[in-house]
Amino acid sequence: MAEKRNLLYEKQAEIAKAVAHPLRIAVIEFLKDGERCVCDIAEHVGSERSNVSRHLGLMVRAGVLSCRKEGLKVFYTLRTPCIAEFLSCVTRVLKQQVKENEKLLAAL
Amino acid sequence: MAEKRNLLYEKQAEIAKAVAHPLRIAVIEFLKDGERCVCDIAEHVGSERSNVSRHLGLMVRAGVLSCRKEGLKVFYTLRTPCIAEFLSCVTRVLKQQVKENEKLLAAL
DNA sequence: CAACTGTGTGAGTATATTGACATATAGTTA
DNA sequence: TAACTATATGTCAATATACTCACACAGTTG
Repeated sequence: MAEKRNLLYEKQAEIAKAVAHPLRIAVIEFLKDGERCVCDIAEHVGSERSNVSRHLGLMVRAGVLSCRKEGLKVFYTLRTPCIAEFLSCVTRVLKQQVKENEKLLAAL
Repeated sequence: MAEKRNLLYEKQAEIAKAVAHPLRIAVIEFLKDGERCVCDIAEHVGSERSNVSRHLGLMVRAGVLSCRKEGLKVFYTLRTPCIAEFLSCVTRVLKQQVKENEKLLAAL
């Protein structure tokens, strides 16, 4: 029973980890508008193609992205809209933090 | 402009990272029912108290948890319900993955 | 073949995780 | 009050994982 739960937690952590990196978040934001090739993604986030390709592969393996080959290019896209949703959740947490900091500041 | 965006992505990544660990997910699930002391949390997740304490501290710094001292004990709790939502999103992605795997299996 | 796109590899650096132990603080008891 | 116990956190070293860059390689197109 506990074993099963741990397996679940590991899977969940894997997915969360696939999102937990600035560059990968930038990619996810970029892909909200639709599919993009590695080339465009690399230019947009301002990093080496080989590096970006690794991050993309990681997210595909985690089930966050899917890809489609067409000629020379490989187009990546968000696998489900849920991905964009959990960025919204994270942003909500962040906003709450800022709000509390403002309260603290006002009390000084 | 790009600088500001990167700062945002880093902050978001920090929060996502704070969730992206099996033990920490176990803790978050446990705290859904209400606040708990380190002692109880450590027993529930089956790990050393010092280790659990470190993970808890990390989550507090990331803004995911908050804590309250009472006598000998320190009680931790989810800072906002958004955290639980984030996990729900992750779980939805996981379910989608399983569904697609089933389709694949059926096609064999 | 030459140009282009994407992926794989290896080394170097940085960050995360853990266990064992020490420390700090709060309560309890003699 | 002093000694003792319980709870939580901090520190250190060892290990593992993650990240990036530079370059080599593979596949596709003209």
